[in-house]
Amino acid sequence: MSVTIKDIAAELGISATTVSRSLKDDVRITKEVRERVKKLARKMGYRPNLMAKSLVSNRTETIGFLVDNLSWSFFSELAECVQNAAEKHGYSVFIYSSQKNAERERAGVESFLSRGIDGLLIFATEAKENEDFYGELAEMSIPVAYFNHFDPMNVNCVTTDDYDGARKAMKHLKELGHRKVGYIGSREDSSFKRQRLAAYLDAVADYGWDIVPEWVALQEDDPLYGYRAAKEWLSSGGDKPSAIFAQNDMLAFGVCRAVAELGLRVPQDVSVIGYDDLDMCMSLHPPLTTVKIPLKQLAESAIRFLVERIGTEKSEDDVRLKTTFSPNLVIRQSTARYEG
Amino acid sequence: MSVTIKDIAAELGISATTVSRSLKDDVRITKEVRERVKKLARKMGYRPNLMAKSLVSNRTETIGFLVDNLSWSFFSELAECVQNAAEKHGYSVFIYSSQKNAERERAGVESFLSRGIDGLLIFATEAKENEDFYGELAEMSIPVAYFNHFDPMNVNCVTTDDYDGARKAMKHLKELGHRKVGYIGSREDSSFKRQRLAAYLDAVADYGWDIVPEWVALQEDDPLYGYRAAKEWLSSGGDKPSAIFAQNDMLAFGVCRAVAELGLRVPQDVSVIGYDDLDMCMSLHPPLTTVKIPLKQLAESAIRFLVERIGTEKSEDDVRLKTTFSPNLVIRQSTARYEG
DNA sequence: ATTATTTATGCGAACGTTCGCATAAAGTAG
DNA sequence: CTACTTTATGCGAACGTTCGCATAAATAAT
Repeated sequence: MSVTIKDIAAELGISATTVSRSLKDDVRITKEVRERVKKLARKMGYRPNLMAKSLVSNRTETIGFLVDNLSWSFFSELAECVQNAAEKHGYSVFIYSSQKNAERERAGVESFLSRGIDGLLIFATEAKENEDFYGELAEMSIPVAYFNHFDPMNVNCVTTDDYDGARKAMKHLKELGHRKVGYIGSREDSSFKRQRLAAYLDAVADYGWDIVPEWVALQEDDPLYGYRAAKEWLSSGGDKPSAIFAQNDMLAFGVCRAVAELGLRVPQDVSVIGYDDLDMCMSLHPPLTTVKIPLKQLAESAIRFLVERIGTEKSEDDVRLKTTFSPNLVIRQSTARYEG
Repeated sequence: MSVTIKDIAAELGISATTVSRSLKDDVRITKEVRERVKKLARKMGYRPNLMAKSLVSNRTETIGFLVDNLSWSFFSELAECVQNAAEKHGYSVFIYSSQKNAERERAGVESFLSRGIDGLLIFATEAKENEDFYGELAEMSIPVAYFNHFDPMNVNCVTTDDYDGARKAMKHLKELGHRKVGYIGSREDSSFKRQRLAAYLDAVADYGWDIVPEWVALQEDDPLYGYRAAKEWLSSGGDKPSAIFAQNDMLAFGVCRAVAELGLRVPQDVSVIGYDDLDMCMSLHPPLTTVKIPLKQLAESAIRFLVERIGTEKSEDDVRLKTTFSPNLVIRQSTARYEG
């Protein structure tokens, strides 16, 4: 099968220990021997067996990353950032997609744990039934960090201030003169949704915008619900919103589609704001005004935390991580002054 | 630290062997004992150590998946399919993003090999400098499959017939009366690009379309090059293409953006066809006509192959895998009859 | 020359499993 | 009641590393 340290040792007539030490450039071994070993190892195609190494060291140099659904751009962009950040510290990333399923979420974590990952990074479903599970996880010796806003829970979080981000979007609309603003989001309860919706509702109240209950559309999780909700609003006979704030960019794209299909234009007839700032925002028409989630910073911050915690004994006076970035509004071409 | 089989054995006053066997419901152990062991294991929070298991069994129940760039929708959608397919057979997937870098590609495979993955699934960069590397990989005892069209090489491939797919797109344009068709693709040389471009060039020749050398735009890999190329063509004073075939959907979105920015409409003024059929095609305006890559079938076929090969001794008369799916054109609303 | 110190290497256990083989206990046949 | 089979469990090695401790050889100090 594959070449082991023993094969090299046998070939050279030395002990496995010496080979092991030579390969990691241990000064106790003469330079001469070290070179010979490394040369032969290369020649024989030696590849260290990480499982054997892990068994004794209790380290895998791997971080488990649990996401909602890898096929969604937001998560895959984040995953790429996580992988890059981890790599800088010499860690690999094992990604698992829970598909927003609470049971799979637990199964994924179990799998990670069995694999002996050194740290855990979670974008949680926030399913009610998993709350105890998140709690148990926090008690474990392995470091865990969440990208969620788990305020009341005793867990480590790295997030953006979504209330602030959404508020910036609302302020932008106010400054453009909008007073008829709709909100499209997911029905599912999550910390993200709560913050973004709260900022919208507060803005409606604070700025004295028109209050139209139907202009808050919370639908099932479906890539097309932004499209459908916007189409309904805009094709109705009555009063129509002049601006629409979508809970994420994909929803906003759907809104843009609805606007275009009705022969209207973004932003002249309807302003649209998204949330996330996906890479493709720049490739679409019109380039979307959106709240930028700083994926790179989030990933690096979370990974740095995990890497620092890994290997340090867990103690009572460990500070809880609570890093919050303030997101920026990226103004592009999907928002314009309201001439009403 | 964590609970081991020995802890359970000690607690129950039996041997580790019996515990191990009880946990896998070995009939040699009395039902009574098995139950007691399983109950205690649950109570103690026992989690099997997959590294230890792998060391002896030489199996990790893991498949390594190497992609170009996980943050691109095409790859993340494919990755999700791969994970689902693998899971059906009890395998996990370790994803590594090479970022289209030949060196990282090799490093990724090395990392997989060190981790002892059971099978390897590769979306290769096709870098010239890695050709030897792909060859060596094929010689190894571990099963490997590619999503690339590696025709001349002695490797296992699961692909779609991209010539056929692109040809279907071209036929559609011809039937709509187009004669002025542009092609936008990546400059980088790859089997995918070659097939799609060849189908376009053949169509131009076979159908007697206008031959305008500038209408083949091969640019650097940049999410915005579809936009830029289309903008240049359409804003020039001279003859303009009535239809544009983009090598992938993201490029096609950029084309649509360029059309819209110039005050023109898709499909009334310019027809646009993409390739891939990303999920978001339905969320954008206009819903894109595109060639659908059957990701689910590709993933399932590749995984099935790997799973079957895993554990069977490699032999000379192993048939080489060469599965090719014929992709379908999905006609949506970005293509229309040419009234020229 | 003897002892102490340094330097270079090796032995053997350990990590948490699995698995072949042995053993002990119980059951069946003569 | 001996011999033979079946059933239930345990022993110990193995997987490929690493690491503490020992040993042997070489050098330095007395």
